[in-house]
Amino acid sequence: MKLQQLRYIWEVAHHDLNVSATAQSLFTSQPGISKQIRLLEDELGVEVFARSGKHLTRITPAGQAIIELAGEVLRKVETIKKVAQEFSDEKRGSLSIATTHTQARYVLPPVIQQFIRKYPEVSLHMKQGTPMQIAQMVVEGAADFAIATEAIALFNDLIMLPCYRWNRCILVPKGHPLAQKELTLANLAKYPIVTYVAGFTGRSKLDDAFKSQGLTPKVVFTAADSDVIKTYVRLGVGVGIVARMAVDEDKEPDLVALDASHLFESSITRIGIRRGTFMRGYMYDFVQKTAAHLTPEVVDRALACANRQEVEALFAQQRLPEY
Amino acid sequence: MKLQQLRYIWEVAHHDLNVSATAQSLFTSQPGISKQIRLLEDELGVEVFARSGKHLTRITPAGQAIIELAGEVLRKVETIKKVAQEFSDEKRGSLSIATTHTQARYVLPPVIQQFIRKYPEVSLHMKQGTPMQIAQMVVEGAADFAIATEAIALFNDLIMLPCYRWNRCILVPKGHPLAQKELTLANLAKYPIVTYVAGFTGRSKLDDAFKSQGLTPKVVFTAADSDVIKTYVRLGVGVGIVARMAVDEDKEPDLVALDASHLFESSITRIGIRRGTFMRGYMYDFVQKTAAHLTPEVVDRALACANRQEVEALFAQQRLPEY
DNA sequence: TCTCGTTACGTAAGGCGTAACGATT
DNA sequence: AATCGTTACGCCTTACGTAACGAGA
Repeated sequence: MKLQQLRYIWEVAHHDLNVSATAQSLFTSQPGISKQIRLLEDELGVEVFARSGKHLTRITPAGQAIIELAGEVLRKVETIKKVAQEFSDEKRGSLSIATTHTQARYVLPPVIQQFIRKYPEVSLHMKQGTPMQIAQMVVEGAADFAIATEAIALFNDLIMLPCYRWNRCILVPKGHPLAQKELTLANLAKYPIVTYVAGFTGRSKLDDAFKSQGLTPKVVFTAADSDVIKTYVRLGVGVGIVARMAVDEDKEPDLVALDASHLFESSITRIGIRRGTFMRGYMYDFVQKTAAHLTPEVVDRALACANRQEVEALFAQQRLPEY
Repeated sequence: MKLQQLRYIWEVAHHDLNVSATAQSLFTSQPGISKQIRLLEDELGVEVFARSGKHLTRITPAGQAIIELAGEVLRKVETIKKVAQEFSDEKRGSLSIATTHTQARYVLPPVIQQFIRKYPEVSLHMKQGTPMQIAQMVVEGAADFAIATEAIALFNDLIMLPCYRWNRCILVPKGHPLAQKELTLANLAKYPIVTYVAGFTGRSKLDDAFKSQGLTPKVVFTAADSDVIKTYVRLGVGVGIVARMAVDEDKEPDLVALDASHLFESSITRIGIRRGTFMRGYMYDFVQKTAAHLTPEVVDRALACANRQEVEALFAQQRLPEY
């Protein structure tokens, strides 16, 4: 059994069982992969993939289990490399952060600026996606950190560290009648709403708030990022509801931001780390720069937790910074 | 990075850093191992072993971490093989049981007899050692099961499943004065004692019992196995204290066994399984044959436990068979 | 002097790429 | 007809064994 063989079956399984495509993405030849898979199957005495004629159609039950284990092996091998690098040169390496637009655009810039100044030799990768996608990336080892507000509780292998609380604000064009009235959910529900799509940036809390008062807001437009929402607010499509940290009134003189922290429950943004990840020195540093209370000791303790409840308990007393 | 390279560093670390000896035990050449280790170190950019001149003197801190991870990788690779075999042929495979003399000689024979009848294609290996050694074997993946009474709580990665309770009996030559008197610890302490060495077969409970009454028995001879103890009792060296299941009065007409369950707290014999072990069908079967209450479901639940406390809780209500 | 790891070198295995083939959709 | 996996073949890397070397104990 060779590590590459494990890599190949894992990659093929994650490329829709298309060996050609897998070969391309790995910069190697298709027959090479085919052959190695065959050899592995021979050695193990089990088919990993079911074939109909010359197409891989699905993963066998045995293959399912084997591919999962292969993934674990490969991740451990990556850990070995990371450990070695940590000992050989603690200032070099790479860090891959998967996050959503709101974090990437409004929260992380100062953190990242500090980080690259302190660790110029660490190559930093930023991957964007839906909260669901970025969580998946971290689970699969394609990214080190997931930073997001939603889709948190779905993966058992993700340890979620709370970073900060944030509230929402209402965004209207200057002179909009809402700016004069008392700001209530009932008033708000009278206007068409522009906000985040479901599954993004605390959208669920927003829905909950209206629902608890028996209101059904007219959501006329949704987007995955705050900038797009602002644009449509400017066009008069509706009233925007966005994260407060996404608004800098100085830079948007044509818009008025109304604090809505009394209308909606605050949300918590978290950093998700895969259980069992080897944390390099600069990784601890990045986490702490993002949320000062997440010291290396705290992170270690959280990563040692067996389940979500333990992690929650760890942070139950924690006061988080609030935006 | 190659799997063999990981295997080599792991094996060398477990052969007192002697590359030549390692090569012999792996049936390969010494320069081959040397070179592969060098290549791995080059690739990782860290020395795994510290050298003084041409001798490997110790493991570097980096090496320590890397070797540990390598062990995990190798065990997972073994699991892949096991999984594959389970799917290809659930009646073939191998099972390695590490246990102490008392279990091997008096308790396991009927279990093993049944087992080999049902699974003639499974090659069965029996390894003997001290409780400490057998636990170590299982932790390192050199054996699948550890079966013993002592040295249980030392390894966090061992899941210990209680099998049965057992009591002790006093063994004296026919006509010995103890057989007439009332059997108390105080009376017992008047005679020289022959029993198990420390760390074996519930010896600790025995010491505790005397100590709690302020008695200090004269232990004149200790052995690791019951047969040796019997021999010395016959020679008149002293009074034997052995596990009751190690005595069959029909077969030892010259000895008298006095029940001592009222003198010493009963001990529990357990099966130890490494956390994360892939359990093959016949492995579940072996466990259940050893202790009927340890069904596959129970074993699975225990293996999923995060720590010793959870396992204990799982069996807190369990009534165990008693010998 | 003996043990043990490193270096040097030759051989043989095996991974990988190109090209041709055959089957499926 | 196009896509995709398999087979065939040749090159070239590389793992491994033997032999010689050199450094510690």
